Amino acid sequence: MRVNPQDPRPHGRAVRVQQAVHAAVRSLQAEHGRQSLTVPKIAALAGVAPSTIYRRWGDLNQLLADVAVARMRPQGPPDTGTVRGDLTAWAEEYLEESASPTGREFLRDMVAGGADCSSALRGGEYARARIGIMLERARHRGEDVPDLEDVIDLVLAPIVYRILFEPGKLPPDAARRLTDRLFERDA
Amino acid sequence: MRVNPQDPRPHGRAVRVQQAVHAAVRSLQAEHGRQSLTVPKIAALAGVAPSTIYRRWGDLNQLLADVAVARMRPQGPPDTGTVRGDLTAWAEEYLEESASPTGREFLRDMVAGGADCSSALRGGEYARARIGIMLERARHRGEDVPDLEDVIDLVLAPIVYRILFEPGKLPPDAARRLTDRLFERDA
DNA sequence: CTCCTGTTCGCAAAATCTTTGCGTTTTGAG
DNA sequence: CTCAAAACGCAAAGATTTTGCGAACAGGAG
Repeated sequence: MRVNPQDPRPHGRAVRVQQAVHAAVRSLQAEHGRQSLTVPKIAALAGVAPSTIYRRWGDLNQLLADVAVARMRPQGPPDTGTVRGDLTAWAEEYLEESASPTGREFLRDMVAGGADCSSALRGGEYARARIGIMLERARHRGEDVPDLEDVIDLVLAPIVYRILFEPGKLPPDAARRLTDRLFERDA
Repeated sequence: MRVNPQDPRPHGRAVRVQQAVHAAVRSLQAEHGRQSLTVPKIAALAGVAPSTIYRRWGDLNQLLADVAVARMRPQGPPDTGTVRGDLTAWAEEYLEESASPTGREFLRDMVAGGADCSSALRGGEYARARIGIMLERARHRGEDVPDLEDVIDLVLAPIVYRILFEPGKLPPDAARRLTDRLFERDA
């Protein structure tokens, strides 16, 4: 569980601890379920003391929320040439990733983590930023782009709501259907 | 913490325990925050053994989810004479109740409770059923009513999403704006 | 380079919470 | 009424969470 020596980021102890703990969470979560996911086990695998995790993250929920948010960061939004294509591709990808039991757990963790909602807030910010990038790019191309708030209300919100509150009732073409609605309104 | 002797429901011990525990949760949750909300404290106030709570509900999250779902049951949907009026009134009421820190906690609890998502499922079912009642009533009056799925996607989902992921960014007229959009689409 | 200061961490004891076995009480059906 | 199944309380055992304290570390000033 050592950090990569060629990691370009500063080699602070704090960074090493965070990376080790995140990696341990992902490893344990993938191997066994979440039922048997406890702070002491994570600490043991990460090579840190349990008290370190408690002091840094507060409790298991907030740690899981932090991991879930970190997981949604890496990918950049798709670039198909048109807003409609971008948004459709993004919605399909987002739905496919989040509709799985694993993806649903991450959404749940983000919502459940922290009394100050900081994790859910950051998750919302990431999604909003990614949509904003697609819209801004299209705007620079001279396209007529839908409103950011409308994309959130008409596409993102229904996907998230149905994953959280009506799992299993998501038809496979839901992403396309929702995105289509966004554009038929503009016509 | 005694049960009402005129309660029409059967006087099972199971019922008394459930009522006492739910009442204890609500009381402690209102008085102190949720940080200091633990199973032993709830059990002590409810006059039951902690092991009873663990055996019946599993853990604190599932108990809180159960209380949150039970809380959303009582009120019947409004009846203003038109679908549009009903839906607008319901959306405004729902948003007002859920946008408060307390209401947000209940939504969070519902999502966070249980690995089998049963609480979130029941919560979704309740909301769906209440909307269905309003639509059905209007249909019997001969009105042209919107589709149930559209109401969920266009009104309920955005409200819930923004409460969970973007708290504080909810304009006071959000409920009306969302409901209006539902009907301007039909025109 | 050395020192200084605030922060983070590990350790281990203490406190608290969770699980489990077993006997008792309650429930609901026959 | 009688009986089998289920729910509960109690208490011990096990696991997790909290906390005090000393040591190690990062960042900056001398």
